[in-house]
Amino acid sequence: MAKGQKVRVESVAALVGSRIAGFELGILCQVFGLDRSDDGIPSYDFAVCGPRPGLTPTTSGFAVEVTHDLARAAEADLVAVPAWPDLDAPLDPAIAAALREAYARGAVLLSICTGAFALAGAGLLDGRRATTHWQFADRLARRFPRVRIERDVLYVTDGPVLTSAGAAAGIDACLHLVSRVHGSATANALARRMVVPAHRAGGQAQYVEMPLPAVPTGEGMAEVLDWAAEHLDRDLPVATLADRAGMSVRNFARRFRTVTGTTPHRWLLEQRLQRAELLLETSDLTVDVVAERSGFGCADTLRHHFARRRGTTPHAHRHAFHA
DNA sequence: CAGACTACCCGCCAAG
DNA sequence: TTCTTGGCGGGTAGTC
Repeated sequence: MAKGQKVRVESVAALVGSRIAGFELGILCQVFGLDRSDDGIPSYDFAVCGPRPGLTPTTSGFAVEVTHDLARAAEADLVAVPAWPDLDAPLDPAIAAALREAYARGAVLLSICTGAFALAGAGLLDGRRATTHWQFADRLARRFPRVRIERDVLYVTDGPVLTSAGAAAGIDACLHLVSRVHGSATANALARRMVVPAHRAGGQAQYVEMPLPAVPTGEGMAEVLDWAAEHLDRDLPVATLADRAGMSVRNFARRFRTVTGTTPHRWLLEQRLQRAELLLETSDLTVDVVAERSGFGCADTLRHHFARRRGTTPHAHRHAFHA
């Protein structure tokens, strides 16, 4: 899943083991398993598969009927592993083979929470950057020393492999994936339908910093962020933002980091990139005008940041995602 | 793509 | 004493 390139995902397989984590599987069902074509959101050919189809217990006392076997995973465009039950047991060779076959065929692989243990067990995370639930990161590191584990992120993409942190971070990862497949306008529409924020904490698309345990946001800070997001086309030096928040520049920068996990300038840049992406996808404005309206003075600057943060060009993004 | 100019931002330290 | 705030220096990154 190269940065900025459009990814093709039509069939989706959720791969489960001997016990199912209801919430994590539910995330995949919400994102990929519902028909939302009435909202213009694409549908997927979605199935739950595992090594032994049939009634499979969840970790919450009820059971789920798994309808497909591993062949379904081997042929899907996206194979998603929603948490994994056996963190220390060796991975079932049949599951490892199905995952590797999907990978070799060019499928996208996604893990939520401890699902990373299955991908790692299949050897697909060797040498790759990856993440998992913070509680299990050390365990993953011990069992699979070749995995380059990123802590304090919501999700990580490395090539065609997308791993996400605990539980709800899977939603962020799925929305990111949808934006790579269908563009951010579709991902935003889906986020609205699911009533979740489209982008958490102003992180970068492929490397989102963990929003620190919600520090009770200084009222002033939240207002300034909202105001800035509505005036991205203006010049917004940090001094102006600090002034609106009634703080010194130094203190504003410090508080900004504890609240958002990033710096004012980087946050602004990401907001502006997202605005530019949306304008490119949903309008026919010239790249110059898009640059102006999203707060990049000129098209050159927009191109510069598109290349740096998205690995592509504004024109290519429009070509891939324009309705 | 290079180069000059500017803004950012983070460690450090002092003051409240 | 500990915690928060604010100013400064200067390496880094953005802008044109």
